[in-house]
Amino acid sequence: MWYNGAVNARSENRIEMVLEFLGQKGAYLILRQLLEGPQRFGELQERTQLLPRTLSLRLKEMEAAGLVTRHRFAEVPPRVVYELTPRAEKLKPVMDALEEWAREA
Amino acid sequence: MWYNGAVNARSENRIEMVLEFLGQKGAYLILRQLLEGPQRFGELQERTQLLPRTLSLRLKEMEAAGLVTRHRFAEVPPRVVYELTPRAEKLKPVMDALEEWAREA
DNA sequence: CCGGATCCGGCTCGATACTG
DNA sequence: CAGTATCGAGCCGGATCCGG
Repeated sequence: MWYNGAVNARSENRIEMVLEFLGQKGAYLILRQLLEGPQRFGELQERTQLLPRTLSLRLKEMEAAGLVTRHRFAEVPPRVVYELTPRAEKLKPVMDALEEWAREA
Repeated sequence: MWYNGAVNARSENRIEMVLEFLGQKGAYLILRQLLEGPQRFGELQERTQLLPRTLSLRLKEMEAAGLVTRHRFAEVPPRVVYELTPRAEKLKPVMDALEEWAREA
């Protein structure tokens, strides 16, 4: 994603690409949810209240960006678990700081 | 802005609104520029390479959000200087941290 | 010099189906 | 369960022209 391609080719440097991604619908919500631990598609859907389409799009982008890994289990019914990469988890303190800023004053 | 209204009414909480704003074209660039100190419209325009329209929109949004103050001088030719509010300057460490994250690995 | 007004193409999102 | 397909609406940004 912000290694090889771009979210939508508007931004040319990494920070702008990250911000552009996080500015999209649901991106922050999904990130926050997954920071609590690995979760299934359905769990994410009901907790974020996102349409499957939107959730699917964001997850795919995050996977391409190296922020999440997707684990597919060949069961019936099928089970898919999404988990943040170590790189993505390093975002936690930054997000905490940003939230703190947003909260105060 | 993210006190009373919304950027475009898509997000309902503050952090999402901030991220939604920062994800827009030029927002981060303008913020970075103004962190260097107060600047005129024309200066911002040539340094960010944004269309006047886009720059004007972002600045207005930032003003409404309490991130910048606008100083108008009744001269000929007119001079307008934009300056970050203390609240906006508190974003610097957060942005630094985010940039650092984006830079590494 | 500092923008505002307008027009318009494209992308994003929402809603509603529909499958492996 | 975990998505994809399709359609349509609406906003965003680019370009150009105009005004105080």
